[in-house]
Amino acid sequence: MDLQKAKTLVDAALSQGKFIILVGHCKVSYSGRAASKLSQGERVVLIKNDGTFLVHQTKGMAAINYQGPGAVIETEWGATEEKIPTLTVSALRKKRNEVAERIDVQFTEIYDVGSHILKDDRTLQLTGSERQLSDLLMQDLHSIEAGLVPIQQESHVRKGLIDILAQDRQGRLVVIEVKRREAGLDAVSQLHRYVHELSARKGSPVRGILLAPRITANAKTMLEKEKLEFVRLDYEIGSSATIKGLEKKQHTIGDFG
Amino acid sequence: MDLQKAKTLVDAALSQGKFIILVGHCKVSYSGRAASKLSQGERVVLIKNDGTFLVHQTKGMAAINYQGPGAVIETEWGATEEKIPTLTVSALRKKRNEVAERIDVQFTEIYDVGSHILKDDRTLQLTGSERQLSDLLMQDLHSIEAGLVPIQQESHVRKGLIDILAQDRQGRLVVIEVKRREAGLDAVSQLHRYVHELSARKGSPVRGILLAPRITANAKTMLEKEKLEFVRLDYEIGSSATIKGLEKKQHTIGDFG
DNA sequence: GCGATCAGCGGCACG
DNA sequence: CGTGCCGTTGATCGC
Repeated sequence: MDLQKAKTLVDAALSQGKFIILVGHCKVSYSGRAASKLSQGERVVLIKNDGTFLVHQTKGMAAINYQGPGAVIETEWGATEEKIPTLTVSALRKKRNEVAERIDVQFTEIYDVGSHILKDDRTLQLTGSERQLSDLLMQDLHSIEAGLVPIQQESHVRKGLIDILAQDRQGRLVVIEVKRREAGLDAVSQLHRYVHELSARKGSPVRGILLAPRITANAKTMLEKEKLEFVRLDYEIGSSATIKGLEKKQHTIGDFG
Repeated sequence: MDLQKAKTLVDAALSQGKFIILVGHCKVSYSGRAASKLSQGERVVLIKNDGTFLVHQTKGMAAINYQGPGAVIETEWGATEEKIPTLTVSALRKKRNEVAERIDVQFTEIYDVGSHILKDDRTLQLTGSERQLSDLLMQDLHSIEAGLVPIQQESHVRKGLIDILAQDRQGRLVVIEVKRREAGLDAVSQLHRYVHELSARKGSPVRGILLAPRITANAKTMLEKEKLEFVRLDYEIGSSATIKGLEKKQHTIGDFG
């Protein structure tokens, strides 16, 4: 396709707030929080009405260069070092308190320009988030451990940043951290942070339980060293999430109170 | 566009390994590690030769539904509950040791089918990664603190997962964690983990320095409580990354050795 | 708006 | 292969 025609189409589509799709031969440069160069190749560029700008290569899930909502899109004529005419499409971002950013896609050839006014006001309905699992568990704390009760039974809403805060049979505070996937060192650190802080604030011992489908070997080691506990969480995602089982791999630290 | 024609185009493009772009009215469902539903609306779907499958709404940077490289793409006729004919394009994934996943995009209308054989073997050249900053600092440890030397002369001492391991004037081990952006609680926890473990293994006190452009207030508090140190890292991204300055906000914990 | 955390995180590098 | 962790992370939710 003629670059001239491409520019006309893109400019028109931009002014009409269309979703734009460009396919062509280009090189890409980015500068902002970091900087990058991508030399000549054939790519697909998506430009959304909200300023979102995505450059996709032929492989991989992630856009190789991108700019989020709020970017301003511009087109400009230019030329390569070999005097070949180019059309550069740019995404510019300048927000207060942020680094200015820009992506320049310099096209030497454009194969296709697609543009559409698209209507879509629906939002995704997701099942199986950590929050959802946490809510389910909240209604069934005793299945984690007999005698465990929510510290604030009024709400299923989590208090502060702690997923679930409960009290065991002996009246000890129990911080429960829920993970929807395998727990690693970071999850143990997180739990440790909460337990540590709460323990210091209350001046009494606080238990910590990590609830996850699996835990890495290193994380397990660290967890045990920190006197924290792990309970395997078995769940299933159907039309809604359901807890299939909870298994305490090794019995409680016992009574240190 | 006729759905019949669309299917022909998509099937042909799939068999030829083309990069496919679909624009149309559809609903989307996903099941796998989680599950999701997205009701009727107009969206853009990208299908790459490597199996990558992306569903984009009109706003936001992230694809609303996605499947990474390796997915198998299928097309199939169907109908809505109201007997309206549909073309469903699906991405199926079934890997050993993983949950089977699938995305189904059920089109009631397709406005555009674009397909291209694209060539691109270039990879992104990125400037300003944490690793690059770490390498730069490694050559200039004394600018963090006088007398600081790398514990091993090798290019980058990545013992374990520690960014930089050094020794101070008094011969104490110093773990340095570098962050390219503002450090939060997680960064402090990470550093604490390293210092703790190394200290236990060596049986001697180990210092920990967090190097970042900024640190959140909470993180600062926790860091000080843990007797760790913070040094502000001022850097610039040009054609290459350069360290502009290092500023110890408050002097060292002093000599506890 | 800041801050902490989640994410169907993805991707990479290293043991 | 597991595992840790970075990312131009982005997106979300509570304060």
